[in-house]
Amino acid sequence: MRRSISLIPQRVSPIIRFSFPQRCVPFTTIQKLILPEDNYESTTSQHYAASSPCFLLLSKCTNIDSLRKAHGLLTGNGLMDDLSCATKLVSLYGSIGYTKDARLVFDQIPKPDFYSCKVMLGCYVLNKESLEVINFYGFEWKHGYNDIVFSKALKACTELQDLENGEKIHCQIFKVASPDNIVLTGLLDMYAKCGDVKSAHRVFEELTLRNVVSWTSMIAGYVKNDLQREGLCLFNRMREESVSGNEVTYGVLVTACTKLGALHQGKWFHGCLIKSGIELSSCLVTSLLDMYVKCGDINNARRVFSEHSHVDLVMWTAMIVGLTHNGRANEALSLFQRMKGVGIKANCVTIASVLPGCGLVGNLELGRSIHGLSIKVGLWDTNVANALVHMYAKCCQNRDARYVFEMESEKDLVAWNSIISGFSQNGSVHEALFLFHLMNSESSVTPNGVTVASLFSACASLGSLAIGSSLHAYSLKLGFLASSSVHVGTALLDFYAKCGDAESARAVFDTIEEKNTITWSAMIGGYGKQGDTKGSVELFEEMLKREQKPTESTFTSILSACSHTGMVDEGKKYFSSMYKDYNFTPSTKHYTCMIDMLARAGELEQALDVIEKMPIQPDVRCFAAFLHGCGMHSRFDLGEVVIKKMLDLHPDDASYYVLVCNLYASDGRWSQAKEVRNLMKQRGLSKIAGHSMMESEFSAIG
DNA sequence: CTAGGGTTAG
Repeated sequence: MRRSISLIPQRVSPIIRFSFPQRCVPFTTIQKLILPEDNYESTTSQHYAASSPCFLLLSKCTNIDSLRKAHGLLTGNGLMDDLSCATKLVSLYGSIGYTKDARLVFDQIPKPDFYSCKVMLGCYVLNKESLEVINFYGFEWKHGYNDIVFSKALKACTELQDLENGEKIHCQIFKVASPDNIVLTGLLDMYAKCGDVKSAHRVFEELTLRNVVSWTSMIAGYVKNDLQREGLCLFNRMREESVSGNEVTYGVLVTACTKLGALHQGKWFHGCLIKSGIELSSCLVTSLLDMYVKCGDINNARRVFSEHSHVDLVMWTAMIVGLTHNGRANEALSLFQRMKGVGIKANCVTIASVLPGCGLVGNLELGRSIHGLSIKVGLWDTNVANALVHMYAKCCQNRDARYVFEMESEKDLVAWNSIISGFSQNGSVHEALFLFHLMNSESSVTPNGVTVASLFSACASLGSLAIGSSLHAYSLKLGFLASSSVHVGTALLDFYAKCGDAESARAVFDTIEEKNTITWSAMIGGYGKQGDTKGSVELFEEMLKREQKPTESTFTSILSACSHTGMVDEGKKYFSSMYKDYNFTPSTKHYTCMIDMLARAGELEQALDVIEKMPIQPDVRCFAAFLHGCGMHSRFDLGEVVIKKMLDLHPDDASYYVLVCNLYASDGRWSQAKEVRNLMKQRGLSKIAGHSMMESEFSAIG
C-alpha cells in the first residue's frame, strides 16, 4: 500500500484537517517530517492504529530537535489528549534518553492505561534509572502486573541493592500471579546480589524448571557473597543433573577459583572450556587472565594475554592489577606505559589500579604525572582520589596526601583508611593516630577492621604496647575481632610479636579461625624475634603438617629464628628445602639470614663463601651480618678482606662506611674508625644515625 | 533472567 501525504486527508484525521490550517502551522513542516515513504510498516505499533496522523508524524522523529518540534506542534493543536500520541511521545523521548521530558508528557495524560504505564517504566529501565523504576512501580502503578513488569522492577532493585523493595515485590508476585521462570530467576538474582543468599537459595530450590541460567545465577550468587566452595559444589550438582555450563557459567567458576587462589582448579576449568569448544568471549578471557595473574601464574597469564586477538582496556587493567598484587609493581608500571603506547586510553579504573604500584615502588614521578593526567582529561572519581591519597602517603609526601584528602568533598571510609594506612606505613605514626582521632570526632564515618589493622602496624613500628593494647580493647568492643577476620587478627598478632610479647601474640593466633600463610609466618617470626627458636621451628613444622604452604617470607622468618640462636644445621636444612622442595629462588633477605647465622656461629669462612658465591649482589645487610660476626669472633683478617671488596663496590654509599667504623670500634681501634669517618667527610657522605625504639611502660591487655 | 578489571588492612 502506498502511504504518502496524499492519503492523509482521506484517513482518520479530522483533527489534522481542522486544526492545522486553523492554527496556521506551515504544512511543509509536517510534510518534511512525514514525507519519506519508506519503512512505514516497521515503525508502526501493534497497539495503536498505524494510520493516525499524529503517530505518523512522531514515527519520523529520530532526534531531540525534530521530536521537540513535533511535540510543540501536537500541543499547539490540542492533539495531546490522544492517548496513543502521548504514549508514543513518551516512548520516543525515552528512547533517546530524555526521561524527564517523557515523564512530563506522561504526567499530562489524564487517564494512563496499562500500556502507557509500561512504556513509561520502559523508559526508566532503558536508561537504567533504577531509582525511578522503583518509585514509578511503587507509587504510580495502578494497572495490574505482568511478568515483564515484575522482571523490570526486580532488576531495578538488584541494581540499587534495594532488598527491602525487592522483598515487597516478591510478596506481590505470589499474591497476584504464578510467575514464569524468568521472573523467578530475576528474583533469585535480586536476593543473591543484595547479599541474601539464603533467600536466593530458597527460590532456587523451589524452581520447577532449572536451566543453565538459573544454575549459573545461583552459582554466581554464592561467588559474589564469598561462598566460593558452595558455588563449586553447586556446579557439581548441576553436572549430576546433566545440565552443561555455558560461557557465563565458566566465567563465574573461574572467578570463584581466583577468589580461592585455586590455580589448579582454575586450570582445570580452562581445560574444560577448550575441550567443550565454547568460544572465549572477552569477559571469559579476562576472567582467565585475572585468575592466572592473581594466582601468581604469570606465564600462563601472559600466554592468555598475548594469544587473544583483541586485548581491551579491561584486560590490560586486570594484568596491571595482578602484577601489582604479586609484588611485581615495576612490571605493572611498565605495562601501563606500554598500554598507552598501543593507543589504549585509560579510564578511572585503570588510574586507580596503577597508583598503588607507584606507591609500592616509590615512583613519585609517575604518580604525579598520573595525577596531572587525570585532572587534565577529567578521569576523577572517589576511587582515584583515594588511590592518590595513599600513593602520596606511601611516597612520604604527607602534604600532598593531606591536600588531596582535604579536597575530597565526601570523605568515605576508604578515604580515611587510605590516609591513615599511608601515614602508618611511612612512619608518620603520630599523624596516623591524630587522623584516627579526627575520624572519630569530626566525621560521620565509622572505622572498620581495615582502620584498626593499619593502626596496629603503626603501633608495632612505634613499639607502643600502651596504644596498641587499648586499640585491641577498642576493636573487641566494636566487634572487629569477633568476626575473626584474618586481616585484623594477623595485624594484632604481628603487633604483639613485634613488641616482644610472644605470649599475647600466640593468644591472638589461637583465636584466628581461618589462618593463612601470613598469619603463620607472623607467629613464627614472633617466636624468632623473642629468641624462642624452638617455638618457631615447632610452629613451622605444624604449619607444614596442616598443609599450609610456606611462602618466601615464611622462610625468612624461620631462617632468621635459626640465626638468632645459632641453629646452623636446622638453618641449612630449611635453606636447601626452600629451593629444593618449594622451588623458591633465595632472595637477599634469605642470604642475609644464612650469613648472619654462620657468622654468629663463628663459621666465618663458610659465611664468606656464601657472600662470594651468591648469584645476586649482596646488599648492605649481608655485609653488616658478616662484619658483625667478624667483630664477635675477632676475625679482623677476614673482615678486612671483605671491607676492601665492599668499598670498591659501593664507594658512594655512606652506610657501608658506617659498617667499617662499627667493626673497628668493636675492637677498640678508635684511630682507624676515625680515619674512616674522615674519609667519609672527604667524599661528602653523611649518615643519620639509626635508632630503634621500644616503649618501656607495659599495660594490661584489654 | 546468568558473565570480565579498581581504591584502604597483615
